[in-house]
Amino acid sequence: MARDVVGLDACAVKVVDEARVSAARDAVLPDDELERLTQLFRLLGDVTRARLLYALLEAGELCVCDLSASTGTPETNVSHALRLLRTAGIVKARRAGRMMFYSLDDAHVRMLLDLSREHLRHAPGSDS
Amino acid sequence: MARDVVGLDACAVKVVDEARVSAARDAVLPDDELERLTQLFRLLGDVTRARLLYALLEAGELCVCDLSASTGTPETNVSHALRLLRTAGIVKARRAGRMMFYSLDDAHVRMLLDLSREHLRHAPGSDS
DNA sequence: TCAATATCTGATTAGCTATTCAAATATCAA
DNA sequence: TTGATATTTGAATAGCTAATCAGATATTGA
Repeated sequence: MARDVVGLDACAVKVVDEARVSAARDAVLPDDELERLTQLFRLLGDVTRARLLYALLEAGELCVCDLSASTGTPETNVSHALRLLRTAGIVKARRAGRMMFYSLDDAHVRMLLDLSREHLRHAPGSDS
Repeated sequence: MARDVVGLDACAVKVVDEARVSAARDAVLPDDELERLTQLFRLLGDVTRARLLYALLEAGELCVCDLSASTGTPETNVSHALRLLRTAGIVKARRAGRMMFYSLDDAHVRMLLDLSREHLRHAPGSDS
């Protein structure tokens, strides 16, 4: 949280490559956009939620009970997870009787899930 | 962590749509792949690290000092963050004298960063 | 060798968050 | 209405992790 662009206790040289630094500074997104973006990644960065999302990606629409069965996650956890995903606009809910059917609600997220799976297939399995 | 595919305390009906459930079950990635995938998202889900990555995406290569200046992050934090990103294979380091130059090391991550920025531009700003 | 600089490391702390359990709500069927 | 079922909610706990600070390492030049 303590960000000082001037770098109070920074290194003595201050800046090595002035051109690159200013270019990079422009590329960094404004704080509110960064916050929203990283929040999306944080939501995708949980195993339980990721399981739910991939299940929905394949099945299209599932109720809480079936999501629980598909992913092996207790229904309470499913409900908690879905609330976060819905608040963020990642999934949407449809009521049918006493059941709630959930489905993906964001084309970009769908692309992210696909692209990420590709990343898995091609990337090396271990660290560098 | 407590995953029971059989759903010990699940709902009585067990499964509403058997076909969809089995389809969804197949779509869920194996645990080790899910772990790697969500770890990647978790790394992208931090504001400090995201700032560094977008700076590198634009500048191509920057030393710790310039990364600190570009993003307004204390150099210690930059170093800590880069270690995580390097261990995960997201950035790579090159030594030049007493400096270390960092750059992106994964084409998929570069795509993720781009695609995510797109998501920001088009997605609604608030929750649903 | 020494001093100066750039980066890294380790330990501590504080804040966040996933999980769990108990209980509440909502809907349907009789 | 009553009982049963599907989902949700709230509170409490435990585990993770980013930020901080002090100090260590590595490299250069004198």
